Amino acid sequence: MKSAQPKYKTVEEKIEKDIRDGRFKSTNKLPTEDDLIKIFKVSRNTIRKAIDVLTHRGFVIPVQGSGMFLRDVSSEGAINLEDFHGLTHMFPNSKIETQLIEFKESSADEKLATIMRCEVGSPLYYVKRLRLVDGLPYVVEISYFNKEIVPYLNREIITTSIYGFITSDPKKQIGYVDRIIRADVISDEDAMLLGVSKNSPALVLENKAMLRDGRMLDYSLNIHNYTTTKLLKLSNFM
Amino acid sequence: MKSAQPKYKTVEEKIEKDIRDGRFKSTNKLPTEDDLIKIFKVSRNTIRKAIDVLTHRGFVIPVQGSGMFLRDVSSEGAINLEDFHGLTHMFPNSKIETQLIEFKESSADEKLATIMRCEVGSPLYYVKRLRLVDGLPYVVEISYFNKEIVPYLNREIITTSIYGFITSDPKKQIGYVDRIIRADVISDEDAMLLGVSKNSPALVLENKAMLRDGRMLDYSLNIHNYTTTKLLKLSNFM
DNA sequence: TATAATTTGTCCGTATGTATA
DNA sequence: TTATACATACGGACAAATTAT
Repeated sequence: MKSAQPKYKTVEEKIEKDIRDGRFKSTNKLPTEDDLIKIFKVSRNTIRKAIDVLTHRGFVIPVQGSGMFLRDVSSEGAINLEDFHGLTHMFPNSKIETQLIEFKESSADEKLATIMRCEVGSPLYYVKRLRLVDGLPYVVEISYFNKEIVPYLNREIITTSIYGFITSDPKKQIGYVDRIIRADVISDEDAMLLGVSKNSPALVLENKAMLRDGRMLDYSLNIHNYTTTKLLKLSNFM
Repeated sequence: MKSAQPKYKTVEEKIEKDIRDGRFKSTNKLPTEDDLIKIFKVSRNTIRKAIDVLTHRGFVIPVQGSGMFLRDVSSEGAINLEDFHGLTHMFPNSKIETQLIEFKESSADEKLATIMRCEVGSPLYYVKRLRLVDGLPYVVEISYFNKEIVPYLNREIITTSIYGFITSDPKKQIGYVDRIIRADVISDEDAMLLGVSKNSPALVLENKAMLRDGRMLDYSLNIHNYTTTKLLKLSNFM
């Protein structure tokens, strides 16, 4: 492929856009594979690869012998876990603000060293931020970055886009992310930051972002207001 | 295919078993695609399809030019959302018990009719159960079944396996499931059932199970003890 | 540092099976 | 029963990233 991105990706994006634009609303189905082959002038495998991705992301449900149906996701504002790539991506039409609560250099204690698979005493950055969507407190983010991987951070970077800064280095592409989802009692400080009452529940995400070479980039905790944040997990059985 | 299941599924299951048995621990990698082609005597596409599934389920991370690495999932007892198919499947080595709390015939009010996409007044079954793992309360399950789809239920079925009973009918296979994940304040009754203190947080799953023909089989709420249940979401970036 | 070998990623074409309408 | 439409499977070719030479 000489083009910037693979063909199936182009097909996927076009079909996604057509779905979002309501272009298949009358039938509630996609065109058939054979039609899509003619429309995009690519092979059946390429169409199927694009559909596979859209299926995993929750847009369509292919039914053998029948067609590829639109999946009506009445998400009610819930965040699709398959499309969880940062606040700006999740709220493209909202104003995202970041308040820096704490920023310091630190080092790994025994617990953090185990989690981050580094030596005890390894230098780390500690960052605590409050992120607001359209002026309302949305999530408290506590992050630990391995200084061997991220040798430099400053306030400017932290309040704009840490990940954008780091991954601008082609050697520091994110390979995969593990997320643990749980409920907890919110701390008094976080309750104040999010504007909820003391001892409220919180929806907590514990994230480990791994680079393509297997090293852990960061470990972070996202503490959400339980009344506003809901997650959506779409599963297919076939 | 004349065999009971497709080839890629057989390949997938064998590789999963080998991973679980620690057979690739020394290298931390799977055999190469070419090796697997020779081992299983199937085409490259079939190997790649099996690997695709294993990748989505979080077992492996394929890296172009390098190999297919085992993903070390330090799950810490968290439940992988990709493998969320009922308690007996999730805890194969534990004793699962079910206490029936309430069982009655009911009908859809306006809210339920909207959720379940049925007429107001449609007949429903209402089931509330407490499920225990190895003798300890694990989850409170509240379910609404559409009586048009599930015309008959009894105490015997409810305390063993509702889904097993329903899906024994080949016309009632589950097509897909939508899950909303959120935190909430636990109700007093559920706190008592789960043995946690009043006003504790709860990790709540709201599920909609759809049949392959698009009808909604059931709507259910799973209320989990927040200290014992954690969910795991594995994402790949490529 | 440059080149070659290795290994996964993309893409094509074809044939046949299986579920649905 | 027939036609339609997605599912499985095979084989081949070349691209791109990584690793070894």
